[in-house]
Amino acid sequence: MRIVAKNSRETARDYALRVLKENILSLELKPGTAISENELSAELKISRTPVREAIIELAKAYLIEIYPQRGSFISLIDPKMVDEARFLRKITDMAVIETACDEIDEEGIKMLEDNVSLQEYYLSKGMTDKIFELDNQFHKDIYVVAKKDIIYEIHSTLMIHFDRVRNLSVATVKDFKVVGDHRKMLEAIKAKDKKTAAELVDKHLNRYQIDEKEIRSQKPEYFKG
Amino acid sequence: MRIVAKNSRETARDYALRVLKENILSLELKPGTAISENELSAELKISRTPVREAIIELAKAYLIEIYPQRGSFISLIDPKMVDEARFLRKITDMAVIETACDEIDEEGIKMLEDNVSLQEYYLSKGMTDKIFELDNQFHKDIYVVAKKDIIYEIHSTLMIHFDRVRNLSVATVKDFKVVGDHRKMLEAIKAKDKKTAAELVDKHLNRYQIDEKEIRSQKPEYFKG
DNA sequence: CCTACCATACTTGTATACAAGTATATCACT
DNA sequence: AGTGATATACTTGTATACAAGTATGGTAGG
Repeated sequence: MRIVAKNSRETARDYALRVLKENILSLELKPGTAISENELSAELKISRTPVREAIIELAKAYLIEIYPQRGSFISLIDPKMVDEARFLRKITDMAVIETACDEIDEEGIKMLEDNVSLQEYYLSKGMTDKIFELDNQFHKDIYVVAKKDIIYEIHSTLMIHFDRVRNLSVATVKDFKVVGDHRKMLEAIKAKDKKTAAELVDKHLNRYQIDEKEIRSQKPEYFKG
Repeated sequence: MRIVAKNSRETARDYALRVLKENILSLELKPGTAISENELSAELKISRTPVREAIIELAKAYLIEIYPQRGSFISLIDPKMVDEARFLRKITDMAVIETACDEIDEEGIKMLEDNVSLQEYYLSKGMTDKIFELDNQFHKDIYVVAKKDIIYEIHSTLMIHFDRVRNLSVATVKDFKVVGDHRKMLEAIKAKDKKTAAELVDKHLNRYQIDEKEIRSQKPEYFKG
């Protein structure tokens, strides 16, 4: 478990939540691992209460399973869960980018343009590690343009199911065709071309098609069922 | 605030959550009302801890706003929030019913058929109050058939935003055309006719089109902005 | 009368104590 | 050796105590 320092502004609960999310997403906390409220509170140097509140929240997103009086465990990778997260992401991203085509304005174009330009810059300089967070921000910005930012927030925790499997995939998409995808999406939005925009999202998400059987054969103990 | 008895099986936290949800949905707890962890724990005859945990969960769904050291309040009706919930429900319901057309089997048909038949029975007998929960169950069953029940769970709390506005609407849909809608949806699913099924969902949800201006003029103090 | 201060009674955030249930290891007995 | 009872050390669920910040109302002073 990777422990980072507590930000002085955030509450103890938010701190515990942040640390847990990061470790689950990065698979530093392996699926199936037992986590104890007491142990974690000692590691984070905060009391059980905020730790417990964070664990409960993650249990609501099915990322942790709580068995009363027995223990809490990082959820095993559940193919059904991953599939539902993927499904939800796809249909929502597609509908939202269509709405963004209707709602886009000068300010929105500038926001998206600045982001994509920066991605292209980093790509040209080979600083590909910078692109990861810009990628996430780009998708979030599209939700903001479409005035659907609450939906983004609500779904973000759930998408960890999808993203941690991507992280587990040996052949992570490293060719950064994604930057080209983002440029095309932006141009489609600017042209208010809903159909093309939605198709681009569909194609984009298909890049992250994962080979469950392959991953499962390598780490069967991470999987449910 | 309407207090019901605690089910002996449920935990104190689930109890608090259930009571709060019901009261928010029914508008027994009016938007803007202050709720105190201490006061509520006294009313429910449980301690602050489970009450607090329930409040935190509802705050994550934007149904309660917590202002540290100042108080917690039932969220005002936020048109943007309602719009996002409505948007999410529409796109998800449409995509899920299409998936249901692919995944439907004998067992699923029986489940849906039993439900709709019962709705039709109650309608013919004028026992319309029974239809409300069958309606909810029907929609949930479609998610189950499509193997998307987690998405239903995740979204259910969020849909309270949408549903409480419906409850506030003076002209609640009482004509129960909805039963006919359900029958048509079932037939479309049985025929694996995705296009028709999705169109029916779209039309169905449009029945609940609410006149925000009308409601706002009657209860302006319930609204945000 | 008006203003500034301050005690007070709230609020939520965090820490800790206790309750109740579970798994395990040990030890006695067959 | 094998089996079963039991003590023990965990677990999460709940209750309570304390910390820190905020709003309010009363009061003293101008």
